[in-house]
Amino acid sequence: MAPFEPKETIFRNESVLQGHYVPDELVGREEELEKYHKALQPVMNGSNPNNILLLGKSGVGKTVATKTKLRELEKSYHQYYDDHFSTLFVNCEDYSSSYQVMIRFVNMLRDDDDQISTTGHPSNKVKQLLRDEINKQGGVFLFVLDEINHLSDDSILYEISRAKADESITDARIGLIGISNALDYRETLSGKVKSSLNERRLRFPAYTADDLRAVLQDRVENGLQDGVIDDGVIALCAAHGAADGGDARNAIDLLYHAAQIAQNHDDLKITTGHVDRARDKMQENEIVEGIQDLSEHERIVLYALATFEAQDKTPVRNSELYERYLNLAPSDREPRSSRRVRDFVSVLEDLSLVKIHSYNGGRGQGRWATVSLDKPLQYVVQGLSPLIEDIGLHTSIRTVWESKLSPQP
DNA sequence: ATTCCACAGGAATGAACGGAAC
DNA sequence: GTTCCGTTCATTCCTGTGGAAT
Repeated sequence: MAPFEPKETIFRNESVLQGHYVPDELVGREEELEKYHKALQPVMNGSNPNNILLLGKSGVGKTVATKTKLRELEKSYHQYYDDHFSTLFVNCEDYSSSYQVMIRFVNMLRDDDDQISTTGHPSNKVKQLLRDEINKQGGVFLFVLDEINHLSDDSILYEISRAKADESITDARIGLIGISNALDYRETLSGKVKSSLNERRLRFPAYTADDLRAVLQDRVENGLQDGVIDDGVIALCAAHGAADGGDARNAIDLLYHAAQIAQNHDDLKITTGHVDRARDKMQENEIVEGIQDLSEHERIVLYALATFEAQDKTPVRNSELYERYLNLAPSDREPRSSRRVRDFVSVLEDLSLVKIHSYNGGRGQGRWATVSLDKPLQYVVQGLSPLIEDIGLHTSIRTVWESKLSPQP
């Protein structure tokens, strides 16, 4: 093997193209940032912060806008005031109930050697602990709940908005910032939260292809060497991003993967061909990794559906799917009820692995749903391969299975 | 306008589990 | 040890529903 030596790289600063990077300036969101700025202004005036709800699909800059704006705010605040200021950022994908989020907040406000456990407490006690920590430190607290639509209950919203009004918080000013991918999030809230929240709403529209071109151009200038990118690459990534719902994260990711592929092949220029390959590879990874996170029975349901797909018998009715699921599930795995399997199918739909269609035959027929695979069969079979090796190969997918083992060039 | 169908999906309930509190 | 607490995953029961047929 050749010795290690420095290699020519097309990257200037690779991290600029990676997912966790927070740019100093958000391109193409001037109007939204202006509104955000105004909504945060009361903090600087010494009054109670507004509650703020940010709405917009994924990858439209809500989280990045929040991080940059709050960074700015904190800096300015300390120029004029010397009391406590903290922003507590929690992603509700990791902490999915109000209870867990509150415990997380308590622990963020406490020292490392004074943490409380994440289970076992009565919820009233957790509320009290949080109030105690807030009162102890005083000053300004901004609670940021990212992906707030993943929260299974909204009691924490009620707690925070009520704490602002009543006497339980004495020496502190608190505000709530919720970030939601679901545009109708407000409608899912309970009545008492809706009326007590009294929030400012900021809508972040999807990026257009033009916006995305500007975003990508900015990242390319900072992240890549001069002249390593072919004509049309940015436009192609922007077009894919716009078609995928105006998601800048996806567009940047696509460009980054294309750059990595070029780099790995010692190509000195990123071409649209690299973008195409990156897109295929990303789709494959997304499916295979998505399947890895499924529970065993969810995977058996998906397997059952894959066999129908291989036989060209999709869309298939839930009842038929359930029967095959029962046949495929090994007897020692205790098959679930049909009601439960309908829930599994709906999980698979949320992950965009399957599509559900509703039909109605009217009098004498009733109504029913059918399911079909929403991703290429070969990738799904690949993702399912550990399960298939475990519970056995269904004859319907033998061809797909064998071509997986000896892939055609 | 009413009837009728199959079943999607909501609601209630319970068991199992990890951890706190006594 | 026992009791309490919140969460997850499961079951059972059953109501609501869209639209063709009447």
